[in-house]
Amino acid sequence: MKLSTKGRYGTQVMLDLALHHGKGRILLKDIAKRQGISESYLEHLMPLLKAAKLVNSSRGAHGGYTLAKPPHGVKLIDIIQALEGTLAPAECVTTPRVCRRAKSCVARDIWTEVKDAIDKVLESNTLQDLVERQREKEGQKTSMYHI
Amino acid sequence: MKLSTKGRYGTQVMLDLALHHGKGRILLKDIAKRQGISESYLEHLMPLLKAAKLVNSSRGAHGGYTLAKPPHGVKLIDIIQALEGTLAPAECVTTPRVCRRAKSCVARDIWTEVKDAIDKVLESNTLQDLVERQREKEGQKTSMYHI
DNA sequence: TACCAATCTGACAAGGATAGTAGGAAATAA
DNA sequence: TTATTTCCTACTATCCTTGTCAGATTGGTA
Repeated sequence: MKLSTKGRYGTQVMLDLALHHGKGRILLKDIAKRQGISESYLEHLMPLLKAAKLVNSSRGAHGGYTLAKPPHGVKLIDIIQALEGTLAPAECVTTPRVCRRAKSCVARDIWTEVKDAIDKVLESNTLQDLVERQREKEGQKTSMYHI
Repeated sequence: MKLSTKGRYGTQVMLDLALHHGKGRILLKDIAKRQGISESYLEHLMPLLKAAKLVNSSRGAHGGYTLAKPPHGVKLIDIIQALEGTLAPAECVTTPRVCRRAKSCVARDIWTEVKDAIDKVLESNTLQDLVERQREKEGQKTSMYHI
């Protein structure tokens, strides 16, 4: 039960944009380089993030991407939802009609609890939280070099 | 991010065995019929459950399967672990070496939180809990007919 | 205008995973 | 010995993932 690269790469992209928030338009080329991901593959994810109104884009010279909202306004679940759809461990959770027995199925109740637990984590973390964690880690790293 | 049929079918099989616990050996054929799953496909899952010591089997006439432990002794995570392996949303959570940046990656911290949240749900539910939920639902159903 | 830089779009393909089916071997009870 | 049942191996069809590639479109600049 893994996320696809869409969800993972997309999160990296959004985090990269958050780290550069307020510094103007960011080139996908640069994000791809920093994150070590194929640019031409990322090109397929960006329209999804744009459709979800998570990023703004502009074409042409001096074009690039920016966050559509400040980092504290973007929950991780928004990103995952845009790229992977709903994160339920079984389809019957969100689409009961796929299984005739859905209503009376106790396994489905468990899969629903699992989905809720996942959602709770992704609801309660924003890009701002990630940015702060990252800066904290970087702070620890440099202070180590200062010993 | 879905469970495969292994995890889902396997849970149904284990629940079926739990519902018939104490009634002797259960035929896979009957489980398959009750749960509406191909028997020949289920045959592939059973060795995994056996290897994890969750079921006992005996071949030949009057053979069949039984739970290896009472229903309250089997956590759902045991079943899922046997059939799907660890439920982490990204491989780097359990195998950091797959990504050079794992140690400093804040996304990985989130994926770890997600994994822990999933585990917590599956740790805290046993087959006995499922059996009770099921009987409760069935009770409601029959009492409705009695109105 | 002409040109360049960047996003956007669609077609295509390799590879792997999933979800089975089929056939028979091995074990066990009657 | 026969019927029953689990067990094991091989095979296949289909779908999804993860890209690559080529070009269209848009916008800024000289």
